[in-house]
Amino acid sequence: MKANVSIGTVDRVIHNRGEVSKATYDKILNIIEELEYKPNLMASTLASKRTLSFAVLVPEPTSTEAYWNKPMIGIRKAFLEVQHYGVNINIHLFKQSDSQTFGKEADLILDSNPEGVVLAPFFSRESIEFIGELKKRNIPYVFIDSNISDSEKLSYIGQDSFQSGTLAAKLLDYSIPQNASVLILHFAKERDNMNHLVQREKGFYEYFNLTYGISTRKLITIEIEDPTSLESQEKIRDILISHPDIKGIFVTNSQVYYLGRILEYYGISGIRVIGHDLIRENIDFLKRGIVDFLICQRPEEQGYQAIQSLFEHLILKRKIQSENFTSIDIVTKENIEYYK
Amino acid sequence: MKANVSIGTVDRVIHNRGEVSKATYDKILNIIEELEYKPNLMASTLASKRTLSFAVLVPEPTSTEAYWNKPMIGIRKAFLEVQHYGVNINIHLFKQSDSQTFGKEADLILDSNPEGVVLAPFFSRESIEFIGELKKRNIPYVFIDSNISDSEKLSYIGQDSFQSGTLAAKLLDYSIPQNASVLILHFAKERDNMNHLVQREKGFYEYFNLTYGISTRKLITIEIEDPTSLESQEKIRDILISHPDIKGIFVTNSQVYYLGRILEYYGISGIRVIGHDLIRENIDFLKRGIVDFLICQRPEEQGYQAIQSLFEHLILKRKIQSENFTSIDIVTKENIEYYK
DNA sequence: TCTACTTTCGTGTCCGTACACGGAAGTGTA
DNA sequence: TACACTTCCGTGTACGGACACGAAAGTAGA
Repeated sequence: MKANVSIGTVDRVIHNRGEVSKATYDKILNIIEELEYKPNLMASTLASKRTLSFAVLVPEPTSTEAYWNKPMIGIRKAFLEVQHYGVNINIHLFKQSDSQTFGKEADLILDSNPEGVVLAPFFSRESIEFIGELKKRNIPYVFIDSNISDSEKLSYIGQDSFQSGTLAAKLLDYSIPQNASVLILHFAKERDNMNHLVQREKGFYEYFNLTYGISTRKLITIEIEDPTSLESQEKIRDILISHPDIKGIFVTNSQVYYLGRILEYYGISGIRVIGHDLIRENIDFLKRGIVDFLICQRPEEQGYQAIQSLFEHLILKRKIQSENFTSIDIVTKENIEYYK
Repeated sequence: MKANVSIGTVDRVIHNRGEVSKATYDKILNIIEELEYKPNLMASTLASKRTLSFAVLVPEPTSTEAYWNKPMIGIRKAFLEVQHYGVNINIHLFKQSDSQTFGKEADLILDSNPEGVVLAPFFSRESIEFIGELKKRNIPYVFIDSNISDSEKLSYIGQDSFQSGTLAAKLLDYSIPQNASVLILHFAKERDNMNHLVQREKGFYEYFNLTYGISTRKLITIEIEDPTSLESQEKIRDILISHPDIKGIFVTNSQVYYLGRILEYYGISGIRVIGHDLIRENIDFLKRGIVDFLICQRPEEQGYQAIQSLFEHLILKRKIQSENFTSIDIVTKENIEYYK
């Protein structure tokens, strides 16, 4: 019964991890490995009735069709898989328009003292403060959607915005004649969390610089504060009319549907349009051929992976990749059915 | 202790499922539901030491970089997740060039009498015979990669080839001038399992028919038996030289790298090239800009989902979707890093 | 060396279900 | 009615590890 004794010992030592020196702990782990002893996950979770709780801090979806519903779907799926292991998930939502709500929810999370946190670090200052406290308490956290690079995160799960910009540029470049111009459109309402958009734009320009050297193709950039105003709509129309050489439009954020409405309303056609994100309004214009391409991340997968990362780290004790870029999908009318 | 008694009863009845009428079984399930009794998955798998075995029947990878290594990666990943539940997986490989090896391995699988099967129904006749026997024995089976539509499969996991053809057509159509022609290239070595390729081609033509009506754009189709022969290579070169209006080439199977070699060797450029599948040779030409687009399925994900489907069906008793199309990805130099 | 206190270590119970087992009840036959 | 045989059903043990508990050993101070 030697094995039994060893296991018993190991069990307790690991359990009292904090009271044992690093060296001793490592030695014991070696012994375990030599004995090829692998604890039975089922028995282990059955016996220990400890429950873990994960907290999620993401923006409140602004409607039932809004972007932030999607990560939630993935989070839910992950939850269904890990709940058997005694994992609970608490969702905390903040308003994108109000950084105070972020701070308030962050405090609530700290009060509940979870074993792991998933957050979208939307507001830089508040996020840094929050993860500082998490670090102090040794609570692992995973970034989703956007990143704070020099932090001790467990993992970042999201997109490489720069590359997504480069990709958009290539598609547009391929899709229009050699001598045509390109319009870059910022619908700059979501002022916060702009890092994404800046990176995308950089990537977009970079493509043309690398491909043609500077300024063979004419790129026109405009910024629209409020895409719903008549003024803005007419501004866009006027530019397109006065620049008939514009054959491609790149909308830097997810609101390409505003452009779709304008193009449709004024009956402007023959322009390739590329936008971002599979939200319902965009899908509509994509299917009707007014928008040609949507560059997408995989928000469900991001949500799923975020929870999985915490789970694998805390329960399975696996190594987690600290940067986890999800794929940059090109969605068209032809393949949209297979992107949920 | 009423609950205990009920549970004990239910336990045995479900266990002896075969000996109970459908009506009784359903009634009992209702009772369970009313009592909101959910068996504890952990305790259940711990107590029952029964092990399930799944068999996998797929083509042998022809090299370490070949396509069929990829589903294996997904299968392995799924295995790591489900092995705790007592699931074993046996891999059986057949030669794509020899339908007898398929039959032989199928027989071996039947001998081992597994609880579930994943197969690529590469050879129609042999596959139908095999699944006939599986059906007789009530062993659920999942198709991967290609489908046999009027069979009682648990699920099909793979691509919609027709749509992938349509998508390729769109990309090529967008990428070349209005008056340019398109070359469709069949490297017709893999004679079996051609259904995929036929569907792709159909989809490809369909796009142009729908978009332009018949024959506005000139489409030229040729078939190359042996892409490695000098003769074939010169044939392709001659066509491209004698048809300078060809500005786009569509290769229907995964062997676009043969075309890449020819284009490179003869120094032909200025043509958009689109092919299929993320195999190493193709990736090479994609990165160097000789191939512009690769249309891909997600072979790892297919392997993963195939095992997961069996697992969810047999252990979690979940409903499984009988058709499960994986996404049709467009991969370019710009986003390839994020497709593994 | 003795007492009081701390740390180490082995034992026993429990987690929630599966399944074997054996007694009880039911079925059929002489 | 008695006997043999099948089906039904409740009970007990096992699965493998977690953790509480208490005994044993170790440590320190008087």
